[in-house]
Amino acid sequence: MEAPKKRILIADDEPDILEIINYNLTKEGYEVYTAKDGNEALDRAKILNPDLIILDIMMPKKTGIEVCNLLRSQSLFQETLIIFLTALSDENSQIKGLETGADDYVSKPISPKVLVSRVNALFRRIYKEEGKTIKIGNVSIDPVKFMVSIDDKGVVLAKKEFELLHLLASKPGRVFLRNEILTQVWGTDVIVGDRTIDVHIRKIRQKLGVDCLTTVKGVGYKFEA
Amino acid sequence: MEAPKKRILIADDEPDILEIINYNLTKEGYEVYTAKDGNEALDRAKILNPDLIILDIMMPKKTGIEVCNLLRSQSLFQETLIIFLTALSDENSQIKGLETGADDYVSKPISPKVLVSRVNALFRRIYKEEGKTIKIGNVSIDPVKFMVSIDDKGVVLAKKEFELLHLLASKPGRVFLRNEILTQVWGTDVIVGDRTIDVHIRKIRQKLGVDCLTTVKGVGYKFEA
DNA sequence: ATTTTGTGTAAACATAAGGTTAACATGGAA
DNA sequence: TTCCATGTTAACCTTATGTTTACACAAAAT
Repeated sequence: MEAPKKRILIADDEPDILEIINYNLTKEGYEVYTAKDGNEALDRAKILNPDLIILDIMMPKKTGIEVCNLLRSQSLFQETLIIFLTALSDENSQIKGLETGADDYVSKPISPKVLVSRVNALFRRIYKEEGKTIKIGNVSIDPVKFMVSIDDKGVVLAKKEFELLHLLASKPGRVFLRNEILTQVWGTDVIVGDRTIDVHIRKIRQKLGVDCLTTVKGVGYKFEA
Repeated sequence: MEAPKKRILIADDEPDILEIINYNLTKEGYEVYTAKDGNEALDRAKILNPDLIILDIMMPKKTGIEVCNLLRSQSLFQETLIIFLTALSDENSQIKGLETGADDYVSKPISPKVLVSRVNALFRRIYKEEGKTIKIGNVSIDPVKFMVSIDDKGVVLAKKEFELLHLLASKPGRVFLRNEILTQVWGTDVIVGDRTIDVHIRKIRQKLGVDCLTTVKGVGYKFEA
């Protein structure tokens, strides 16, 4: 399966910087979006639900720190990676930035290549399991071969079914909200009916024959042994 | 509950640096160990199995890069956090360091405070999921997995029941007024009858089998061990 | 080019879990 | 005792999810 591209939102008021970062990250295979001030960053973040947000600290409307605080106070953005970008290279700003809940802090002048390396390093750490075979109980899921086995007996799943199962199994026990599932598997722009997820869940349950997908009514689904 | 201390191994050939970093990280609550060259770093890593290894790049016996590569080739150290420390501040070294599989790269001269912030940021990211779990006595509440356990035995709660318990347990000992509970769990716009809360409380008490929800007559409810 | 097959989505309906209510019980304080 | 807040129970209603069927569409096979 083609790994879904990671979404990155960059917020900076200098168009030049936006452009050069955008260029370099896009070249690296990321899906890049931009915002030119704090408010726009917040608005776009809510709609895009990016995997990483790069925030300039000195921005009009709202500073990067303010944006970061607002994002971190919402449960949807608890796990979103955040990198601060800034001209302030003094020690205290950096410490303050990291303590606000950012994952990295890069000082200007920015080397695009270094920034890309740091972005890669963050994603490598978080999504380390991707591409690896997931084994839980007697179920094993190989995202490379696009195959699922139960007790070493192969089961064939369709693409969407596989993606859905793979998502749920990537964090066993964790509940995925219907919304999360939609954005992760279907993407942000696609709109599908209410029953679509259920239908796929049903098909997976049917094909696997093992009861490992648990419904948490009113919340979502989770994978359990 | 106290989290077990995180173990950090620092490798550098300059005793001064070892000492100052050791001092600052220990003060922050980490369990710190040191090594004075590449080989010693490898040996101690195998015995200590630290959560984080801070490696100077220019070291006798083996460079930090070599040590990193050797560690990453062993399955035991796939997940270990690694930070490079170096006097080389040029772009290419940094990129190379990050691509070797390190999680961060800090240039000398090192500000101990900044290093501590970065260490904290890494741990915060990796261990955040565990931080969300509330543990009081033998009851643990995991909002991510949407699960409640008593003495490690899972208990299944319905959505409203879970939300109610989670609210009360979020501030153990504190009394929540009925009004507070209504607005927090049901929202401001919903209007429900008098007995609704009681019924849910009852169900929780029944399912948990442990007496941890105390009634404060005329006031509200609280969670107590 | 045409047929076949498999996949993804929508729509309609069924079902059961969850949530609420109402009626009554209990128990302590004035 | 009497009152009032909460406990208890079971019936009831609501709603999220399960299930099935049908259809559109694209890829593969003919």
